[in-house]
Amino acid sequence: MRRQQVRARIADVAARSGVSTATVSLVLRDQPGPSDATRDKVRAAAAELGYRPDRTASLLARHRSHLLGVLLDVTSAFHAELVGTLDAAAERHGFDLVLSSVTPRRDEEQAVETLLDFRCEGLILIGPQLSRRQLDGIGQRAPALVLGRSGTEHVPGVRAADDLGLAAAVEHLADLDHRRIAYVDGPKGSVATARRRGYQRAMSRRGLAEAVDIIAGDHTEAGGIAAAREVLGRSASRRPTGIVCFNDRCALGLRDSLIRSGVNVPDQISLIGYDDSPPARLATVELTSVSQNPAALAEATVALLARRLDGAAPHTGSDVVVSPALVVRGSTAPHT
Amino acid sequence: MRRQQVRARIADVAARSGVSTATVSLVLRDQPGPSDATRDKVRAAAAELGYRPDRTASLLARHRSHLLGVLLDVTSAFHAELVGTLDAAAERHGFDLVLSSVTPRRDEEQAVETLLDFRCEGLILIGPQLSRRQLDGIGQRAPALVLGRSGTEHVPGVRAADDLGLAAAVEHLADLDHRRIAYVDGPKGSVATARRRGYQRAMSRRGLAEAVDIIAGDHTEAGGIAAAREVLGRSASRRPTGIVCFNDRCALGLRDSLIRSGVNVPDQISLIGYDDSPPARLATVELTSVSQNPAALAEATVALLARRLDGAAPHTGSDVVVSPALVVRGSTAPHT
DNA sequence: ATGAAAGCGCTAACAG
DNA sequence: CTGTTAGCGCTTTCAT
Repeated sequence: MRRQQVRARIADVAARSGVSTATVSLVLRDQPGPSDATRDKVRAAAAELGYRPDRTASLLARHRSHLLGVLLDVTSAFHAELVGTLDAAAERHGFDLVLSSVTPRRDEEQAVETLLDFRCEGLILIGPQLSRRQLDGIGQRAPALVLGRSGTEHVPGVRAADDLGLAAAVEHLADLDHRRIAYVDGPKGSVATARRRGYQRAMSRRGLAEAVDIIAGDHTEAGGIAAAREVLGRSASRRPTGIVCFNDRCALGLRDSLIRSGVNVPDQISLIGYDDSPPARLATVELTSVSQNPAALAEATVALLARRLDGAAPHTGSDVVVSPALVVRGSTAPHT
Repeated sequence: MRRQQVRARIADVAARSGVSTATVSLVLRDQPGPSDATRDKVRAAAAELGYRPDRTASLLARHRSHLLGVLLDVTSAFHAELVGTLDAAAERHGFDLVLSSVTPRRDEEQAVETLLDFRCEGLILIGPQLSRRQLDGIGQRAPALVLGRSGTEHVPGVRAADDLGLAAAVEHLADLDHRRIAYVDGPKGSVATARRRGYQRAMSRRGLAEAVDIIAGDHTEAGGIAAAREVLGRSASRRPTGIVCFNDRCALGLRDSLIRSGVNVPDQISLIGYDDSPPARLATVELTSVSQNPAALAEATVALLARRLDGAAPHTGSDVVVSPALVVRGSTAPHT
């Protein structure tokens, strides 16, 4: 009935090309040894048989899998974007990726176990919620890296420079002649601290230290809505003309509240978010935002991990920090 | 320096518990044979050694991997949601998931190859762009299923009933006393056709056949913006009081244009999207939408595939169709 | 109920 | 340059 689909094995290729399996193995992995004539024969035979190496067996035999495990939260658009760029970077360095996502039934530690079961040589943990202790535990089992947050003793971190990102946003508004530039703060945490610091420093640098205006917010739309209430409650002379938010979600909540109240963005208030998330790019939204530069983050991550797997000493101490980039869209305009 | 982290092997467990590796293997897989006393000994030893079976070796030895390969586009929020529910369903049926995403450098066919290299027993292809021929090609290599679109000869499809979904949206508006209910159409294709048919039928069923009002649109925000222009250009008596859109993105574009023009949603116009996507759920948006019922889709998919892998004849012919569900939020209100 | 031994398909070390 | 021979860690007959 259903013909058993039998994959060709390396022995079949060997038989067909009249050489040994060892030779076939070498040819197929582009290892030095076999002569060009032999290579041609083997490759032809492999092609005719539609041979594909069994990664399982190969993996068992050598001890390298050339596999990098990626822990992510598949529901995060930012993680999704990173996976795309990680994949490209991994390929460039000769690695493949296995993905394992946190899901409602599978927490981060379980997802990491799955990755380890696949014999990944190294782990890339994207913005995990794991404690520093858990992180270190994982780092002792396999070479690992955290992406998007600070590292620990055994697990180096690769992240964007949040202070520089916020500074770039402030600079942009200042260049557009805004002076009353407010910052809507995020939740407690090191990320928010860095961004706030970036805001304060940039304001000082532009001679706007007096105008520093930090409004309580959050990382969700709700934070933006609350901030809008605060802003709308102020007299015209105290109302900021430019606002930078902790992140895009917050900015989007703020934007929506402003528009509903008849305040035009960007004519009356210029707005900048953070993360350059897909909703920020919507044609109807066009939110100026700061990109964490996923491509650069991914490349730095894979390069670091690859170097370590090739025998380099583990990178320890400080994080690898990548510069963020301002993406200017339609939500910012010159102050008139 | 760095102590080589050696995983315990099955032989270590065997030695420690004083039995053979064969017995350990049986115990650890809960196979009949060993006595309870032996089971206890073995399990204790395994626990003490922190033994974890090497899936690679095990996979090589038996010919079942208990692995289901999932092809997805990690940038799609809908796919992301499905992965979560698929994972739960797979676990319930005793399978694990390997994820492989299309990325800028890896097209769908390559992603499928990766999955096959991992020796997945079955494939779940989420809304692929593959042609029917490609799909059938894959289906002949391994048991496969498409999720979210119609199947082909060798690859059954599991999808939501789009006509019913749109009908539910219309019914909801009709229940709220709306009579001028418009539908903003999507791009060409079977999905749009089904939704449009659902709209027309539901309108007829509610005695609103005369009021059928199909506005050209698209699956992007741009389509919604165009539709808004059309609607705003009409006289008050011809303007719909309720609008259902092909999808959420289209609805969000429409919503944004309406609000900018001072039309209140839902007070003046009620709005319904389709897909129940994350942006629809935003606190500032609260878009009533039709959910494709990811949990039901996932369960149906895994159940079908599991049955087939356990030897059942391949399900052929028609697709498995799951009922969608209306999610009522704040963008719909009674017609006054 | 348990153990010995033969693979699964591939790679690595060593001969030739 | 190429072939032979052992394994990798686990599962599975087949004995006992």
